Amino acid sequence: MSKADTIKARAPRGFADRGPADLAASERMLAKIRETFELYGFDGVETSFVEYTEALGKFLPDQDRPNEGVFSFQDDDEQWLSLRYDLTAPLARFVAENFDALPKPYRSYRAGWVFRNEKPGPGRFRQFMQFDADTVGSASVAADAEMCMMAADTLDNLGLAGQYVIKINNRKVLDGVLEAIGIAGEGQAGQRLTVLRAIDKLDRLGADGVAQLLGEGRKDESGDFTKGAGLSPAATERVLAFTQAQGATGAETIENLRKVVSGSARGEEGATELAEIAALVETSGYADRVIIDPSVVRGLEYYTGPVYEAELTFQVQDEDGRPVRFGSVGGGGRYDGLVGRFRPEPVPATGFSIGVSRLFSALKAVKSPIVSGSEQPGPVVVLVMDKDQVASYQRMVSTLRKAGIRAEFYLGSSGMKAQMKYADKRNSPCVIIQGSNERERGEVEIKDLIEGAKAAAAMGSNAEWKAARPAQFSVAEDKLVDAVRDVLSRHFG
RNA sequence: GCAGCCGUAGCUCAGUUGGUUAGAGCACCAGAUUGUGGAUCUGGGGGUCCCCCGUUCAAGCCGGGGCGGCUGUACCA
Repeated sequence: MSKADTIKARAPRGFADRGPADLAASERMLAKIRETFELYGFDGVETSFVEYTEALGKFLPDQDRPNEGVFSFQDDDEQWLSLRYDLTAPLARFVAENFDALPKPYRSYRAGWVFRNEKPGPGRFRQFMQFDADTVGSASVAADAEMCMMAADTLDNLGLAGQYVIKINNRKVLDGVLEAIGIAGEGQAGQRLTVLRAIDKLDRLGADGVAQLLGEGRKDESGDFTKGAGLSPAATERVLAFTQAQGATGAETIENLRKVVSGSARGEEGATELAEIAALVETSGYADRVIIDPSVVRGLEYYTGPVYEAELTFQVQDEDGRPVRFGSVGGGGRYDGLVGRFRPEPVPATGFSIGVSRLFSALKAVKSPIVSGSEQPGPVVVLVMDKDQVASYQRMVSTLRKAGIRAEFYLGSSGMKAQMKYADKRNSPCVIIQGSNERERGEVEIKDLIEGAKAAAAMGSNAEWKAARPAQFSVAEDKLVDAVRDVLSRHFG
């Protein structure tokens, strides 16, 4: 094929490949999370990647693309299907479908890939993994409090103790504020959403930026203008007061919130729920890590009560020295309406999702031992010295494999030097060499590549390096397994 | 989507007022060493200078359009 006809090999933007080191590291991390979730009594359950589009949201497909932000396609019966964009909506479908058979409350967890057709960026992918736990069928705030405590325990178990905070708020309190400024009406849903999104940007834009978005609008640094919610200065002031209601203690925060929502029954209900959660958190000894923060709103519209967010508090810098913001590595909340869409009766539910990919990046950035532990050693490589002896090399490899040792013989077509380079690149602990000399003596040469590399540092010329044959020794062929085990135990215990 | 910046080898980049055959470092392959991974030296492969149109005797360089990337912003149910 001529060069002009070849296809450019590239992963679609926002999608990433993962190598052996990352795979092993994320396995370790997932195991820690799973351990914690199971300790809390959650059972694993997995749902499919693809759902009927209507099951994922309240939308119905209308055009070629039913919904921006979701990867969708049409089945041969013309029904619209979508790749799941989170694990919560599919779980709601699963619970509704198997409702009669499941114990209530139903407590389950799952890890899996989710897909969003959005603009990717650093730490933002179009395919990423979430680890999710939900309690379906309990309206008790104890279920919400438990989610927050489990989030804290999970991060502790990942070695992040003292480096995060779990923030809680309540949508009902926010509803109370919106009522108070007079935009709770039917026709004002759009405006409410704009207010919600503006508050969500508090950590990034600061109070001034949010005030602009609540009012007329805001111009960003590239000169682009974003239209605001159009609130009056007094209303803007009241919303900001709500986001800044956090006091020195939880009790103080709740007092402040009660003032902001006074007169709204729903707002006061929300404040009471927060007080109950705070009490549970306090008695369980999590009050230092799980705190009430009125600035947390979360973007998803389906939340109906308590919402929570896990945020890392440390800062790291990228290779250019710029600070990296990880922001939220997990979040969740109460979604009492989601399962009910499939059933005649309402079903209360609450859940928490960890953004696995983002948390993984964060753990790597702080060089956590869970993700930066040494890469798995490569296989023992049996060199092919004589092509007509492949059967005997195959036999050695089988012997090693039967002893539980990762091994392979060289399947390429290059000479010995290239085979050594191959073994080096494979991260092999040692190579097995048997040419005619060794074969006549019934022996094999074993070269310890790790030890050899150390010895190399001390040598100057290549002639010296070759003559010394560092870390290389000969054993009888039937002692192959024992000798390789010696080398392995020397380096990996 | 909107705005700003950018696009030369696998990677990071240089390339003069527009001027002959477009370069470097790293990486890769080979040889020095016909049986030894490092280091050193020597050589080699690799380019639609993002694409198209235009200006010009002449375009990697200038102009227009398109595509792609990065950053900000919006969206993220």
